Amino acid sequence: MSLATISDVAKAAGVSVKTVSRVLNKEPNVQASTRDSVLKFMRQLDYAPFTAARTMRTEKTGLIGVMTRAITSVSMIPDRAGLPAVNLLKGIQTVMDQSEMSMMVADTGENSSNFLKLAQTFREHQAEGILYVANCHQEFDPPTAFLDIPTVLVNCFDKKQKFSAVVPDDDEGGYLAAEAALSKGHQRIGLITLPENIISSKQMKTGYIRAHKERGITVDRDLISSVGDAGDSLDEEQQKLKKMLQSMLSLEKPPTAICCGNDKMAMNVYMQLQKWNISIPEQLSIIGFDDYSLISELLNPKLTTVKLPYAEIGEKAASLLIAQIVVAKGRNKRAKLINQMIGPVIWRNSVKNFL
Amino acid sequence: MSLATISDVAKAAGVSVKTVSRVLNKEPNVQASTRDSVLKFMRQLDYAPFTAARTMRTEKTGLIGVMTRAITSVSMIPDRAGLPAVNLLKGIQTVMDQSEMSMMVADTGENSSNFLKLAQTFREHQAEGILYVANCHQEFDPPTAFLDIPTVLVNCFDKKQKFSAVVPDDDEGGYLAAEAALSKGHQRIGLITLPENIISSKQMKTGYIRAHKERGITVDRDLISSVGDAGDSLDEEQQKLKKMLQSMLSLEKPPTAICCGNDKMAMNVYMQLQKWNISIPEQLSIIGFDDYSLISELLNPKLTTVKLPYAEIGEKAASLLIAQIVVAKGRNKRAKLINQMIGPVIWRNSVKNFL
DNA sequence: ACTATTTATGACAACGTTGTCATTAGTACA
DNA sequence: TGTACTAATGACAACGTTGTCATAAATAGT
Repeated sequence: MSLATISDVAKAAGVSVKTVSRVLNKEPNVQASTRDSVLKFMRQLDYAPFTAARTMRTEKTGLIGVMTRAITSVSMIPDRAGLPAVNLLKGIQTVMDQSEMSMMVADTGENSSNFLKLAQTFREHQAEGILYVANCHQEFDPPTAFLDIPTVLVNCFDKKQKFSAVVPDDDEGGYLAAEAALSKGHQRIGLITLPENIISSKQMKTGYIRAHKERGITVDRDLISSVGDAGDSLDEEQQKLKKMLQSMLSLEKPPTAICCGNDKMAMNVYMQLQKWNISIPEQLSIIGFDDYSLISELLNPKLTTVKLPYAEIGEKAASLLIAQIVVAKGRNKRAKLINQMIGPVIWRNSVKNFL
Repeated sequence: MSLATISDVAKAAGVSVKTVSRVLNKEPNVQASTRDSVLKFMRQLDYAPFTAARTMRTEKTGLIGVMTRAITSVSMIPDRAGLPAVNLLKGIQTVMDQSEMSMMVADTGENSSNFLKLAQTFREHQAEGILYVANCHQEFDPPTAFLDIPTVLVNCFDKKQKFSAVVPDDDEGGYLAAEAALSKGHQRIGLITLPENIISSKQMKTGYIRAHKERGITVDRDLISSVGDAGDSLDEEQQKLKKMLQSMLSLEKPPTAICCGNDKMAMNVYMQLQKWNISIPEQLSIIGFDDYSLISELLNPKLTTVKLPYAEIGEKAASLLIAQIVVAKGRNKRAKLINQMIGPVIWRNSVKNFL
């Protein structure tokens, strides 16, 4: 039982509680001999500071609230980008460790509307900051209550840019994906994105087009497409993908490479091509998006893909939050900005070199 | 700013702080009219209780410490069973929500020895209980410090059974996997487990043998094997698997079905068989282990596999912990026991029916 | 109508820690 | 030797809440 308090230690060491407190907080102006003695008795009594009491005076808890859907969504297969999102948590965890902060993790579950309830919990526990982690790149406008507490958005952004945010740079990602093929001499490159209404799809397309323009290669609209709707089942999705591939490959000038909206889709494409006995990369090159290693490393041939640096995004977001918390003490204001991160391309064996 | 305190509310409502406290804690003996008035002013002042202060009196924090490696290990591909382990967290999350408890999640990272430091953090924050979540079924003996706080082991167990634990029933799992084939008329069934030194491998083998004995079918040792060592790279592992399959399939009486140590291995087997143009399930049936849906649903044909009910295991563990916390208040003792959970078999399309 | 019980409320202390201020002793400078 | 400063320590209040006890008012039982 953790019964020893600061005053137990003080009594044992024959000093005042305040002196023990000073030792605890590494304050100056404590004689070395006193400090040593106090530390000795702390160990002896197996003393542990009592955060709650400390919090009452200092308003500091060392707690960061992390709001996410990544955990719940892990097993939901139709979920578009949910799986790698756990890596965001990994990045966050890393920074928290270094900053001696603890994470309170709350999952919003299926209906993301209970984040209000969660925010309330965080508030009651006096979380010093909040990270809102979306499970796929999207817009998200937090309720104004969030403005009271330093908050950083991860994998999402708010329209009014009242909050700092860290998101993947899907535009640059689309550029890199296209360049991965272009730089190896491909001239006709297909793009199959996730559903069109998803942000990453739009941005990837823009980047893909930009890459073509930069090289003076005309973009053929027949080579750009998207697959799946929110309501589609897995089978429907696969059927649609099949048709799409069929029509793309039966074009007069079929593509020699295809960029996929994510690695999971790339896996589906692999499956389909295997059925048709089309060999990768000899007959068709495939470029993924995510670098979800379970897929990219296990597919045969291994998948060349644009890395979505989730861990790094998480780290960046956590660092920003910590910085904000420090600044908040001084009541300074700070420019909110959206940080974008992407890449690099992870070269494996699914892209043929024509040069 | 969360400035309103209980006494602000009291002042506004013209009652004593204690009365407000009573309303807050839903204590009896408060007049309905008083209660309503107090609640009104609470809302008006946007009052939120201050957990730290409450904790000082009650020693209750509503905090559960969750120690895990699941987050860090998510992206490490050679990690044997790390991926589905996030589902354990999902189950835990569900129960925590219902019990109005909040999770403090701490990742032990690569070197699992810093759980001592984490335990200290939990102690300082007065976590009411600890869940230690291992990322694969294994033995784990927590330091004695854990005995001070209600603790439940998840996906692992301690030798001396001082702690309650919830683990997968890999023995029964091996039984179910074998039965999945046996019940469809298969007579010669291969078993390729994960490395032999892993608990699940030993147990699966036992269950596999038991299933054969129950049906009076002799077990052929040539059909039992394992793949991979701790130090193996992914490529080495795949090479070994290839050789193993080769020798198994070139037996005088080759197997008609193969049970795999997990779904990831099943995926590797699929890849290999595709190269050899051996069709599943017509020429060879495959049974997985885990039901890691990203794999089992996406493979073609979809994988029949023994479900490892991670979410349910997490739920069970969390429920046990909550129960222990309640009991701990009464200082009662409680039998510690190991709970085992498994299954069911998820039937998909990778097993041929000979009947 | 007088006690015994219940109901509704409040006054006050206590939880463990740190911030503020006071005190003492020691040191530097004239 | 006195004055001004610094270093080392302690006494005490305060943080927001709830537990304990006291009190007043209402109700029930004779």
